[in-house]
Amino acid sequence: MDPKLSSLQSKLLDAANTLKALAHPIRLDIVISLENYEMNVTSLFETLDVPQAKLSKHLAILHTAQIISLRREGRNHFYKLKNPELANQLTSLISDRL
Amino acid sequence: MDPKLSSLQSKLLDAANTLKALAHPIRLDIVISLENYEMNVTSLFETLDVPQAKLSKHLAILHTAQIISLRREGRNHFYKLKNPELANQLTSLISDRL
DNA sequence: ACTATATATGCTATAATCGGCATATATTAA
DNA sequence: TTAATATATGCCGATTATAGCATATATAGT
Repeated sequence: MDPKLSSLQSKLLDAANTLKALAHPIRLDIVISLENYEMNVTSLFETLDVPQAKLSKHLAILHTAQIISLRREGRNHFYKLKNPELANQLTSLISDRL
Repeated sequence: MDPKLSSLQSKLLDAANTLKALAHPIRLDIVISLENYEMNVTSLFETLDVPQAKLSKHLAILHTAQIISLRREGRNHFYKLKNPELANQLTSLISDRL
């Protein structure tokens, strides 16, 4: 929010922050898991084999970065990709390493 | 190189490292600048308005991550994208923030 | 109200990232 | 060989990221 930042610079910052949110193996695994379905935390927990607190924190990071959205239903929290194309775009971006 | 890592996990790690290398505004600016042409460090320096040492370090990060390649010609170091589609893929990935 | 279940948050220690400044290395020119 | 140019590296301090563990919150069931 520094007014001295040019529009380009602030866009680069935003983009870098988005990428930073994706740049973690667990978070990539989450995004890939959400490619087709929304999932609640317990399902993700069982799928990914990651301690629950850790998973929650990574979900929070993706959510804050607006990469996933949350739908609460009772005590379940269902997450899904905000942009369903993201998983594909990601895959094509890093295809050689995936 | 931990043998206990599954193949998927090591791929996720690689992919995350690639993304991490991209996840910085200066490095994104470099990648975008290299979209069409190779450039030497001085040209980048003038284009990007970033202190030389800082630029060198960011170039080293992109180079280590195998995102850019280096061609030395005398005292000039020319960098270019290893995968010329990268800039486009990046743009489509983060289009809403760019 | 009490318990169990689902999920999130706080604390702390460690590690990774980044910037600035100085300096080193390599190449070319004089 | 000395100087200038192009680029890279080392060190340091400040900030940020991450994991583990414990605990909190919210909801549902009894």
